Amino acid sequence: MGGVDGDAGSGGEAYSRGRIDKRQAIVRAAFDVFARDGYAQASVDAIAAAAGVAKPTIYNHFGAKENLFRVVMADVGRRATAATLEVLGAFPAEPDDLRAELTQLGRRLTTCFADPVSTSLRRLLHAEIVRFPDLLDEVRAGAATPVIDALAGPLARLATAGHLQLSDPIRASNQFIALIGDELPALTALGTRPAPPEQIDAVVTAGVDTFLRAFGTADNSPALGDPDPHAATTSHPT
Amino acid sequence: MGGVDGDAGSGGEAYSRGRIDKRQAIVRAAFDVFARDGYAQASVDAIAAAAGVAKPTIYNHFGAKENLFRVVMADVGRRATAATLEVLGAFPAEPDDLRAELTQLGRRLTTCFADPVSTSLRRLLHAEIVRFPDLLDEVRAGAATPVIDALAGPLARLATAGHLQLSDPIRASNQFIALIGDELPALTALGTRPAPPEQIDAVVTAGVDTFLRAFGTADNSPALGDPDPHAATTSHPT
Amino acid sequence: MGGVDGDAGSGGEAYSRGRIDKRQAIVRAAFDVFARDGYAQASVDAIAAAAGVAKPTIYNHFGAKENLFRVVMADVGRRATAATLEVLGAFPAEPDDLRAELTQLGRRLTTCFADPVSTSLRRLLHAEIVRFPDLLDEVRAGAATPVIDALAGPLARLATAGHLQLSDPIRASNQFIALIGDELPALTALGTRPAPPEQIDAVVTAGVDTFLRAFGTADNSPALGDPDPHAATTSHPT
Amino acid sequence: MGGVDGDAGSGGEAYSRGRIDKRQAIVRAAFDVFARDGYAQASVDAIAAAAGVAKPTIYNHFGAKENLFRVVMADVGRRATAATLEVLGAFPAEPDDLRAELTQLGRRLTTCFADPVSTSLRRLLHAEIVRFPDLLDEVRAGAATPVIDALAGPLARLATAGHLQLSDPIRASNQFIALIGDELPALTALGTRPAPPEQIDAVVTAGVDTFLRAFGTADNSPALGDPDPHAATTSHPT
DNA sequence: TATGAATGAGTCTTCATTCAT
DNA sequence: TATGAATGAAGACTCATTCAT
Repeated sequence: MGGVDGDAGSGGEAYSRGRIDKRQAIVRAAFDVFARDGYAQASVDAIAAAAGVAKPTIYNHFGAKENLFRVVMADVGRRATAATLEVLGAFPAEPDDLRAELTQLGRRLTTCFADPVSTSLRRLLHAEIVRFPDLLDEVRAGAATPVIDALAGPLARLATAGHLQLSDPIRASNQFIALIGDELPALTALGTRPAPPEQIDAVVTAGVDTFLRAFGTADNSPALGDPDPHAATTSHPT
Repeated sequence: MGGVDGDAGSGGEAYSRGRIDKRQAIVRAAFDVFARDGYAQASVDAIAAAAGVAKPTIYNHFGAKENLFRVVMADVGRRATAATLEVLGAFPAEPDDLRAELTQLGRRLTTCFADPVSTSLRRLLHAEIVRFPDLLDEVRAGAATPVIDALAGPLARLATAGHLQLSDPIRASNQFIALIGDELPALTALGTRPAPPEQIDAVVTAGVDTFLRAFGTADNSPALGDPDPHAATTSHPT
Repeated sequence: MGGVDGDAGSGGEAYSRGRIDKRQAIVRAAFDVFARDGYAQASVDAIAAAAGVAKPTIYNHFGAKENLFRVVMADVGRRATAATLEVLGAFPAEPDDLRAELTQLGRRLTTCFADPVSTSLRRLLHAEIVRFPDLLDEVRAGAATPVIDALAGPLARLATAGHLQLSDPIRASNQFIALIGDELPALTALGTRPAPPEQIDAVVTAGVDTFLRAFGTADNSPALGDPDPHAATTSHPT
Repeated sequence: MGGVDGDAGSGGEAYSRGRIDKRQAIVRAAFDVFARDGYAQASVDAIAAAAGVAKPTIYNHFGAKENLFRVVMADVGRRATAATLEVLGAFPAEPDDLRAELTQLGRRLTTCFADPVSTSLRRLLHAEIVRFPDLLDEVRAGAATPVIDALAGPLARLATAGHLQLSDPIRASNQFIALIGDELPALTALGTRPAPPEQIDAVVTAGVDTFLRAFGTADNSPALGDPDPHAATTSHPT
């Protein structure tokens, strides 16, 4: 829903309008069904029905269920990454209030991570990594790594500007993501339940606080004790 | 329910013995097959073959595939948690060198998290959470929450003793786990590939360092810049 | 229908009565369906229905349609050969009236060759030789060659006894078969229509006459011109 | 009906030319595919691909697969018959050396019968006779019967001229064909393997010898025992 | 309890055929 | 006429589950 798809680029030659529409419809429907039922349990029949096409049309376009799955995953991976990168792109170069900006960034990122598309993608990836070992690279090439890198840039800039004290921006980027996002799976039941926003907020706030305690400078300080005691009990990854 | 624990050793050779050992053999074999093929694709035939029993025997014991799956997941969850709690139990009450002890703890925990049993469990959980929503609670009741709690205890004690400066031990516990473990899925291809130990070590060391920068006191300080520059490239969760 | 099957031998170990019965039923039914529809068009569903079993039972027994086909063909080949060999075995060692005996042999052989089982087998063999190149050897090992050999023996004996004048019994055996049987496919529409017995008789009589004109001795002579002029128009191989 | 003949050359490269050549291309390609895969297994897709046309083009021309098959079979039947009749037409009216001429005729006929086009035609006929009972008449009308007749003419003339001693030329014609050709299927694996020319030669020589022993006169006699002992083992029809 | 055998339901895939251009 | 695209029907094969022993 991030409005990412304009670039197309996946197609090949000059399809007729109708054809490309059906292809799109199939891919969208397939993702829904895969997300709901899992790869193995998702029947091509169900996908065809959901897409409003006849079953052979799917085979005309994708050849086999496996292939369709790969296309769907790559497509969704691209969309999820694009949404996340958009969020990161909005991070200001010269933040007035670093704590506030980082907190807002964290909120937005967790929203991305908790998005149904993202969580379904993650679930399918976990579920099918054994059957499709190469899928991870395909999807991640356009998913996780770029995100880390895209955050490392601003962090490095902030360090150079004296607003942060860190020597390895990539590592810090990973740690920021970890601090604000690691509890998400537990909070959202692996993405199947919407988490109470206050709980997510609490995690993000606490994560940013810890991050700044570790890497902040005099600029961004208060940090008087822990910023707040809204407990929002949590648990570990699953 | 037959009391599966302690010995760990996920192996899969010497099944069969007295009488209820047959039930054991089925559960062990079933986990292997589920881990390899996923729930839907795992055929009861394959499980029976792997367990060295006839198919109806499985139905005599468990009634239905779904049931068997629940038993298996609960069993494995229990085993995984037990191993992790054992590691946490070994954390000394009065550590001489806090940084060193936390680092060792981190190493041991990542070893637990990267264990084939743990990662398979996590994959299956992600894969089947939609079909078995209650599974999460069942497994987590005996998995994640206790782990976080078991780590919060010592942290609180350390805070009381003045070795750490933190107000919410549960949160800190979660953050410690996040800092040392969040990159694991990326490093191990969701648990399908063994990660180079140096890379894991680097992540753990950096995680502990950040943790101490945020929560440490004069006791445990060096923190001279970043502890080390062994890059160990990383990426984000998936 | 020649009553050949007692020897079994195809089975393997100790099947229960019911199992072997079902297996037999499947093989019989499969042959009927294959003969009617051809290999490709014969649906396993149809075979299952004809055999009165469920489809998976067929797969339990034979694993795959292809396998079932091979078993069926081997089975039918065996039966057809056995029937033919029985006919040949009945040929008297010391025939009183050689012409009469050869004619009777010819009639019986043509009956064998025109038998529905034989003709269906032949049709299926022709139809599927490209897809199953090895089938020919399997079936023929127990079909054509032994028949030629079984006829060559008596012919050689007759030659030794001075009743025939020939030097290559195998060749003569082939030629006898050719003379009495080569027109059968044309007369029976490749085995799909019963040929008028008089026509077959005429072919056999003429074939035996030619055979004796070529290889006979004074013993068996009349051969006054052609034995009869009942034209029975014929045609060549198809 | 487009007038297919003479040039033979079943090849399949240089299709395409003016306009109706597309129809030709389809027919040629269809035969190749039918011959390879059988009627049922030959997909219209494969035929279209082999012919270099789009699938609907086939339907524009022939309406249905069944129809295409009939056209192809009639076409091939015509070509095969034409080739055989050409051989028979070359038989001299007044042979100098009857044995030699018959032998040469036999060789040429067996070459015709063993031709890939002929054997494929025969296989398809056997395979589909049940589904297309009328096909036999269609194809044979222009195939077998004329051949027998075309041979019966010269034989009758030879009898009249005193070079042969026979009263039923049609029957003799059939028997000649049987004697030289009946072993072909066995020797060529139903036309799927090229038979060693020596073996075919041996069969033809022996067949002609037997034919002349039965119907020859003093003219063509030697027939000293069997003409040669090059064993060339053989077997019976399939 | 343990098993060999059997089955109804469902899955992926292919095919002959048609429509709109 | 020629074709890209779409489809209803059907086929091989698998699976979770149940009898009868």
